[in-house]
This record gives sequence, C-alpha cells and structure tokens, in this order.
Amino acid sequence: MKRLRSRSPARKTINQSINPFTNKQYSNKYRKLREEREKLPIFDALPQFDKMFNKNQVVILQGETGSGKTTQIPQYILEKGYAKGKLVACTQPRRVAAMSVAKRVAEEMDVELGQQVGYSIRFEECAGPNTLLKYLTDGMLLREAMTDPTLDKYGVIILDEAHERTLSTDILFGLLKEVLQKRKDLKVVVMSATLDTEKFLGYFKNAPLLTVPGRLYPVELFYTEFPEEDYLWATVRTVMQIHAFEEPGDILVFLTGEEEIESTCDSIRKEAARYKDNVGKLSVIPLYSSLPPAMQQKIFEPAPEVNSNGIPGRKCILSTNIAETSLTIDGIVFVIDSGLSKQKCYNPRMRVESLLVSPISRASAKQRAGRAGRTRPGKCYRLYTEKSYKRELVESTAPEILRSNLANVVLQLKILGIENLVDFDFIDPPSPETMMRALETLHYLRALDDEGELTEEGRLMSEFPLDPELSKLLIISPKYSCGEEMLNLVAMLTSPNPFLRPRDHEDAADKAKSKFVNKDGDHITLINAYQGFENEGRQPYWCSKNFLNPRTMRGAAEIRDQLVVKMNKLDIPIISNKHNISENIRKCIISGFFMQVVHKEKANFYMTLKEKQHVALHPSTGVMRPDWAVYHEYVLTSKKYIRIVSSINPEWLIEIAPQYFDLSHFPDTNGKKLLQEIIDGKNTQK
DNA sequence: ATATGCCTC
Repeated sequence: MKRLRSRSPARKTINQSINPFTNKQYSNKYRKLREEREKLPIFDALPQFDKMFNKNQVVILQGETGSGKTTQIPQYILEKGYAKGKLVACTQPRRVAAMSVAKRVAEEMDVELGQQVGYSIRFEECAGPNTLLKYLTDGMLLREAMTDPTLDKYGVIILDEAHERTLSTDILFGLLKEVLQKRKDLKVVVMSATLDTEKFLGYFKNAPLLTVPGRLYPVELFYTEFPEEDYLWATVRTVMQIHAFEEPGDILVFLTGEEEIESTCDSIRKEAARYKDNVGKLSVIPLYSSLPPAMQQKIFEPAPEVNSNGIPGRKCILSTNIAETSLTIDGIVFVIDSGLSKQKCYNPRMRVESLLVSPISRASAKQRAGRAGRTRPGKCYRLYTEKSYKRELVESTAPEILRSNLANVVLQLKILGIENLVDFDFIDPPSPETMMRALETLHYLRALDDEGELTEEGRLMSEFPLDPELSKLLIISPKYSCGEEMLNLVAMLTSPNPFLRPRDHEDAADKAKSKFVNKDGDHITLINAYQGFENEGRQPYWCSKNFLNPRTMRGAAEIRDQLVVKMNKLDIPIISNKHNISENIRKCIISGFFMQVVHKEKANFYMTLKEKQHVALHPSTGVMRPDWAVYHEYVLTSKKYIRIVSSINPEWLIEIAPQYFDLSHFPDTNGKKLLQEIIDGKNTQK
C-alpha cells in the first residue's frame, strides 16, 4: 500500500479499500491477487507504458510468455481512463483464451464476470451494458466491424498475440490503420512475442516499442550432428535416452499428425517394456485435437509414481502443434522437436488448399523449445542440425493470409467498405493471383456484379459465418425446397469428419455408416447422419453406438442452431419438400459448388474440368463411379483424392451455372465435348 | 482400395 501511495499521490484522497468499479469493499482475495500481480514482469513497466501511450496513438508492446501483458495491460488502460468512457477491447486468436483471461481479470478486479469485465466469442456473449473491458476473439471483432466499420464503441483496441498473424488479425491491422486516420480518439496497442515486432514497427511508422522481459527459465539446446534419416526412430531413441539417463521431468515431443503420433506412441511403449526396474515407469500419452476430451485430460495427470527401486516415473507426451500455442502443460523439462509440422498452403492456379508436412520456422522452433522452461531450466533436443536451423529454416512462418483461399476475406473487405482492394494496406499483401481468384470466385457466385460491386446476394452471403459457397446453398435453398437438408449439410460440412473408424472396429464402423449411406452421394449421407442424430434427441450415446463422434455432432448442432437464427433474421424461408428431394439437394449443391465438378474421362480416371487435374475418388465415398460428380474437398495425401462426392447430371450444370460454363475458357477434354453437345442441343431446340 | 496441423466467424 505504501508503495502505491508514494507512486500516485493523487490517490491519497481516495479510499483505497473501496473498489471504484463497484463501490464495494475489496475482498481479501483481491488483496492476495494484487500481491501476485505486482510480481509480474510487466508490473514495473506500467509507468513507462503509461508515458508512451499518453503521447502516442499506437504503441507496440513486445513481451514473452509469462510477462503478464494479456491480463495487466487491458485493466491498466481501463483504470487510467484511456478509453474515455468507451470500451476497451482485447482480441485473442482462440475462444478458450478469451474466456479464461476474462475470468481471471474479473477476479483480479474484484468484479463479476460479464459485468465490468466480459468476453465475446462465437456462441457466447458474456458481456452487457456495464461492460468496460471486453476480451473477444479476433474473428468476433471483425464481425462487429462489419456492422460498425469504425468500431465506434471502442476507445482502445488491443490486438494480442499479433505475432500469430491469424487471418482475422491481419485484416484488423489494415482496417485499424484506416480507422486510426478517421478517429483520432481511438488508441491501439499491438502486443506480440519477440518475433515480427520489426514488421509491426515498419507498419505503424511512428509507434514506439516497449519491451518487457518474460519469465522463462533457460533452455539448453541440442542438435543432431548429421541430418536424421528417420526422425520417428530418432524420436524413440531420444525419448529412451532421456528416460534412462536424465534427471526427473516430463518430456514433450512435437510431431506432425495423428497417425504418426499413435504409431510412435506404440514404438516407445514397446521399447520401454524392455527395460527393467532400473529405470522408472514411463507413461506415453498422445495429444492432438481430434482426441476425445477425456483422453486429452490425461496430459494433466501426474507422472507415474516411484517404482520398486524408488525411481520416479515420467510422462512423455507426443503432440501436434496444439501444444505449441493452444495448450500449456506444466512440468515439461525436456522437449524433442522433429522440426516439422503440417501447414496449410493454397495454390491459386489449381484453386486448392492442402495440408503439407513442412519444416517449421525458427520462431516456431524457439516457441517449442520454450515449452521446456516454464517451471525450471530445461533441455530441448532438435532432431536436425544446427546448420539446418540457421540456414534452412525460415525466420517465421508465412502469415495465414499468404497461405489461404481469400474468397471469404475479399467478401469481408467489400462489406467493410474497402473500395479498392489493391490499395488496402496489408502488412503482407497476398499475391495478385490469389486476389484475382477470390474476385473471380465471388463473381461466379454472383456475390459481385460485373463491375465488381457487391450484390444483394453478396451482402446476404457475408452475414453467414461460412465460406461463400456454403452461404450460397442456404440462400438458394428455397428455390429447391431443401432448406432443412441444406442446414443439416452445411453444419456437417463445416465440422470435422464425424465418422469414427477405430483401428480394431473397422467392420463394425463401416456397417454403422452403411445405414446412412445414400448412393446418389456422400452429401446426402451426411444429411442422413445428422437427421438421425436430431431424430434421436441429439443423444451422445446414440452417436457412440453409431460410430459418430459425439463432440463433432454436438458442434454441428450448435452451428446449425446459429444458422437457423441467421436465416430467420435475414427472412430466408426454410422450406422443405420431400418430393424429388435427392435431385433438388444435388442441384442446390451445384449452385454453390459448380467450380468443383469432375468428369470420368475413362474408366477409373476422373478429371477436374477447368484445371484438368487427374483425381481419384476417396475410398470413403459411397457413390458408385458416376460419370459426373460434384465434390466438396480435394485432399492431397498418397494421391490426389476428392472427398464427399455426389453424382450429378451434366445438364444441371448448364442450367444452374451458365455463367461459369462458358466453354471457350475450358481446356479440351471429353467432358468439355459432352457439355458442348448439351449446349448445342439446347440451342437447336430453341 | 484410406486419412485430416492448429484455429475463427
């Protein structure tokens, strides 16, 4: 208390035991938390931040994990009155973070969550008229900007975790730069981990930088002497070496995906079984996002107890990137880094997004290593050479905006009133080809007119939290009397694959799925599965019995409910008529996905029409080699596959999307010839 | 004749 008084004499007159936000006495818990807060590295930097923020519209704050910036800066800004009666917003890339940080800050400020401090994420708004500080996902703030492009209700906007460069954060950057010109009362803080701050400094030209130390213990780095030929075997070897010879402490291994993680878990368990009681017990735990929550919880269970020789046990967690940013596990002392991860990339010429196993960046490597130093000094074993770390890894991973299909982004920018996309100030401008593709797609979908202006339909599309192709299906569904079916379908298509196929129950799983399968197409199979779930009162038990992932199905239901609310708000009637329903469903799908059509050029040989890509039907499909098909997704694994496929009649293409099937722009294929015949036939009929 | 990193509206 003494310390506080001497720092701000003005406070002497205020009764320090009263919370100015609630006019109530501070609780004991508040005092306890206050002591903890004063120990955070950010605490001593607050006066300096104050000075900077007073003088500048934008401040960039660089602080490592554990500095306390996410909890302390927003409430400090609020206490100091920087928002001038308006709200303070703090964005987060993930929902869980927005929620949990808001909860923590409400406790620290001794207020009720949802009152002065709240949060806003998809499916849940926990904020109200009294809210002064709101944590929200970056996507949510972007949504708000679509109805209020100057974000007028906010006096201060804090972009946290800016170094992650999510799509939404990158768009907000460009938008805020324009709004800062128009609104001199608005202030912005960009908060980031070390990397990329120079990029932000270059972007906000006059913004000062404040650096705050983190709270990490040193992590000793080890590299391999020569490049590893088999990093999975190297992983097993390194785990066993640590387990046999190193001091106690848990191990975290970074690999690329589910399959690899499960099989490496098996190998390690097998190796560990060969050891006797002269080493401790080893518990090997897989971690990836599609793992059921109960299994994910295992990472927080304590390590195995001491064995009969009194040697303590150890946990070894094999994880995807989920443990790099989304999940923190305490007690990790050893990290093993394969140097690889699966990354999304977009090929505008082929119009496809795909996942590729690629080398990580140096920034990621540092982040992974840091996971070993959270509770005490740690060690990180990199399964690559120091030379390759220095010369072959890139400094930081390309931002998402350079690796994505931008149809949705361009639609959002149009709604935000960005007239000239070429002049929009992206931190990293996407390639002209990607922008062109996005504009072209939106034009074909009739979201933009021939002048590139938004159409009424485009406005409707932007209202849905979906890709424009999927919004199109909902908007056009009354025409084909399949509203309920499209809601089911869209909810399922935006969720992960719900069909479970456990290794030891493959036949049973296939049999369960066969009850939903429709020969006309996998889209209808998805609709049937969802309808079954709905008919059974959304029971998780029914899901498990039918080899459907209960969590995925519940998520789909949540999305569907939100879409129904939107449909009602936009006055789009939900009409369903069982007559001719299969044909109507597939025609409706073509209205949005006419760009994703294949023709069977020869037996067993499918080709996409415009890109002339040779593709194969994914083995999970239930359709019987139709001549023509519409597909939902292109996946590049051992082969080029198309997944979720429905058979179609080529005449529907000409009828529904004549704007796209101007065949003069198509390469020569048998498919093109057949379509031309259909068009010629139509013309002679007239 | 088989798999899909992490997220967000």
